[in-house]
Amino acid sequence: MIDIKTADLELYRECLKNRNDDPSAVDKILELNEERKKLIQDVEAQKADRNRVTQEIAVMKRNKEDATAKITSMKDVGSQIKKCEDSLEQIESRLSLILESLPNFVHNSVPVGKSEEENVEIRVVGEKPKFLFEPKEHFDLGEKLGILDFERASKISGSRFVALKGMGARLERALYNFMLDTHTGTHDYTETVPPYIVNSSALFGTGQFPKFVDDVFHLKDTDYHLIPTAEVPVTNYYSGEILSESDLPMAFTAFTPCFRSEAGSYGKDTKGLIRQHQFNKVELVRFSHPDDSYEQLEKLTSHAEKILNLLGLPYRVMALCTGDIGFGATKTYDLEVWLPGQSAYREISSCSNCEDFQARRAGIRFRPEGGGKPQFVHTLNGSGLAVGRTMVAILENYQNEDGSIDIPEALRPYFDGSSRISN
RNA sequence: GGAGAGAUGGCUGAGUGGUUGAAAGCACCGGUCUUGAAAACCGGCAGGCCUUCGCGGGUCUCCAGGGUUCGAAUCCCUGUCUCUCCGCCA
Repeated sequence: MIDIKTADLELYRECLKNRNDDPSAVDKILELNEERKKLIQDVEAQKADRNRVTQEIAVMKRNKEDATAKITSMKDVGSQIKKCEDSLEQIESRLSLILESLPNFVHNSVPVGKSEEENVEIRVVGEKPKFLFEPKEHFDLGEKLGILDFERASKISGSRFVALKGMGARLERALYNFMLDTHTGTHDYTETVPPYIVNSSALFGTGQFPKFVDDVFHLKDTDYHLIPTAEVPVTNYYSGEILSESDLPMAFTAFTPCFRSEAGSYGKDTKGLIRQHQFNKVELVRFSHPDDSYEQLEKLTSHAEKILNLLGLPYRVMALCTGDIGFGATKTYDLEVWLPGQSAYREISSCSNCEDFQARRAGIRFRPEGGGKPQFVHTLNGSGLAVGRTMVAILENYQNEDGSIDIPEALRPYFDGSSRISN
């Protein structure tokens, strides 16, 4: 949530335009805020009056004087104040309704653009594999090897689900263990296992609610919701808390399933593992001092990249443009892995700085060293990586003409040293 | 699922209708003392909002939301969470 008190609203108007949002929201905000201030002044003047008389009554009572006259004169004041408060409340809820659904600023380094077409390629890493045959897509490979089973999964759940079997399940497990080991070992993240079901205030904190309710699975008649990403429980871990400045930066990694309704994505990526209702992801979350959150973003991104490097997967780093960047982020790098079967780069990780947008919503602050007012931390998150899509990348990049899959060097310790998946 | 207890500032913890935004301790900050540090002593130290060029002033906040009252941390109702015991269960 932006802070209307200190924010540069003219700049924000520009941001909204660049995000393909309606900049006139700013005018509505300003208007409602004026109304709000007026009502506050009115209500508070009345309360100040009431408090003064109430004190006088208290003093008289203590001195055993008769205060009946004063008490009688105050009879109606309460309900009068209540009436004013009600109209104030109405204005305030209208204002928050708008504010809570407005996206974050964008950092000035973010390229201006309408859609993903205008994302900017920052660097390309690794060699695309050369094949002497027509490379297949991962679902053909996986089904033939008997390690991916979409049909049976749809029988027990529906579309956009998969069952992994045998070496498929083993590969999944190898991948997330490898990722967790790398992040906790060489990148110094603290591993956590958070709840996979969260309440609505957590989802509000990270910005999914209220705007993106329909993307989340809800448990009927409860305030329980399946996490769409570990970012939600892990970022909200410190909600409502005041941390010590010396604790920053903090880094957490979590392996969790993610659940997404994929509302509005009918017809997109209907085949294969790319877009599922349930997928596993190793998430990276950092809590940063405001002064160095952009360095933290580079660091976080490099940690996600490291996994691709170690797995020998070719990829490119994209800076998302203003029209494609997420709701809560001021700056985002997408890592796109090369998929020979599709002959395309596909997103496998998204690394974002949210600055204080989430911290403000979730109430995550730190107390500056040497005292002073608590300040909001900056929060960052990124996938390190999406496990299912990593499996896609491995199947497609490491395929052989006979349909077998070579196991990347770095993963072999997780396969008792074996080097190939075949029938 | 049943019974009971509880939720107060960064932390621990007093406070059961009226100068209580809240005792005390710890932590933290400043000072005295000291060659330096520690200890001791003195002082300071919650957050949001409105207002003010500033000093300051006002208002709200003792889990959340309602209610009673001239006045609520304190009384009543509802909800959430935590703890203890019983049941059940992995």
